Amino acid sequence: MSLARAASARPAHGTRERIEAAALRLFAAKGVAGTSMRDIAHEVGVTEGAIYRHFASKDDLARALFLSRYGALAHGVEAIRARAPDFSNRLDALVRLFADAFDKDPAGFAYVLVSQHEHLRDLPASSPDNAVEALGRVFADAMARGEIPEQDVALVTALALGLVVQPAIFRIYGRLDAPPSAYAAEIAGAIRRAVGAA
Amino acid sequence: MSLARAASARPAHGTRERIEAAALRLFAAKGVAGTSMRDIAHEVGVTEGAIYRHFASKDDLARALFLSRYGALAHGVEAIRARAPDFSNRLDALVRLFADAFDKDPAGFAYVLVSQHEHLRDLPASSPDNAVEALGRVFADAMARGEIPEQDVALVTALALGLVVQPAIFRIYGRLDAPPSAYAAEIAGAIRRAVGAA
DNA sequence: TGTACATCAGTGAACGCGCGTTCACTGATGTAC
DNA sequence: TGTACATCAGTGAACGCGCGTTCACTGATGTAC
Repeated sequence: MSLARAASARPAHGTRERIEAAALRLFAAKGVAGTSMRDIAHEVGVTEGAIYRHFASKDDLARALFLSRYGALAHGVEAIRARAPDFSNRLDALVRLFADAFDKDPAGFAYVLVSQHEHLRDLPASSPDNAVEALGRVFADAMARGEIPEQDVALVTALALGLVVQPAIFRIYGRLDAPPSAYAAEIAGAIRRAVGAA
Repeated sequence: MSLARAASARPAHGTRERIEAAALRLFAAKGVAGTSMRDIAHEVGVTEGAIYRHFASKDDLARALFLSRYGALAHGVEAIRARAPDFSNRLDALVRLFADAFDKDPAGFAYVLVSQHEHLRDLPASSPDNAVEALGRVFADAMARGEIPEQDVALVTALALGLVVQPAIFRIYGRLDAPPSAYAAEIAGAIRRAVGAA
């Protein structure tokens, strides 16, 4: 389809957005190192130089994509923590948050999963953009209020995250017939039982 | 340390093993695409050409490393399924299997986690080397015998795998103070409750 | 309304570099007689 | 035990290719007067 674009320069509004979408898809499928700027430019239907009008470097592009998606999750977790009154309500909302994020943008979700370790090195634990830390606070709150038994916060965060993330991975690689949102109730129930919620 | 090796050719037994160890470590830390054959050769203290005495290509090296580790896990799962009499015994043994694999070879475990999607494409579900399929059979068995409630096999496999894998990921990235083996009892308990085992 | 100019978002060709891989070679070791 | 030869596991230099990035340029659009 992009071949249909004519040869001469023309504005073509939304190029930045199309670069982001193509890069996200390719990064998620083949990894950042496995994707070239030529791949991205070709997919969008522009030359490589055009990408550098919008992003300073390949690294800048990869980081911007990661932070926008991961940061949105972190803010979502904090918003739920501010809004929902107790652990049970928060948990349902959190599972929905992740499931919706997956439904709306599977490539973005896959990219965050695949590239998290590359980027999280530079993201301090205290950052408002740190979704895992935010999730940990939800469980710390629940213990402080006696809603779940006292236990290692990091471990319980890992267990809950694993229950949300692994079904998404199975879905991405075709092992599940439906997206995580179809299993939201089962997943929330599994977390409740795993962490010992009343 | 590898700089201490002299310049002239000499047998230096165990070169293949040292190539595997260095490649595994680098692949796990930086990804296959992010690691060059020069990186590996330099780490081992040989020239790049020497690697090609043992492996036909970079891809061959990456695949051999993956299959040996992943295949060992698959065989371990099948061995437990053949040996342990019921779900409860199998589950404890499975958690120990994964925890021990992590303890003995964290880089190998991390590499399997990171690169699984690259290689699993070529590995048919029916292969005796497919660990996820083998794990699925354990849960199918448990349902057939009424040891856990009837539910979606793929989903329950994902949930259990998530409970095992996510603590390992947290450990690799410094979020947990101890390796998964220290939490084996907690993890097995969480799986039992999550899947609804008696 | 028309003209002059600045800016923006593209093109397309080129750059140097690091990549995976190859190859002629060498010296140490194992084997046959 | 000694000699001739095959094989094995290295070296080190080189290869062509694809990579990220740069740059002079162009045409369309927005702005000032």
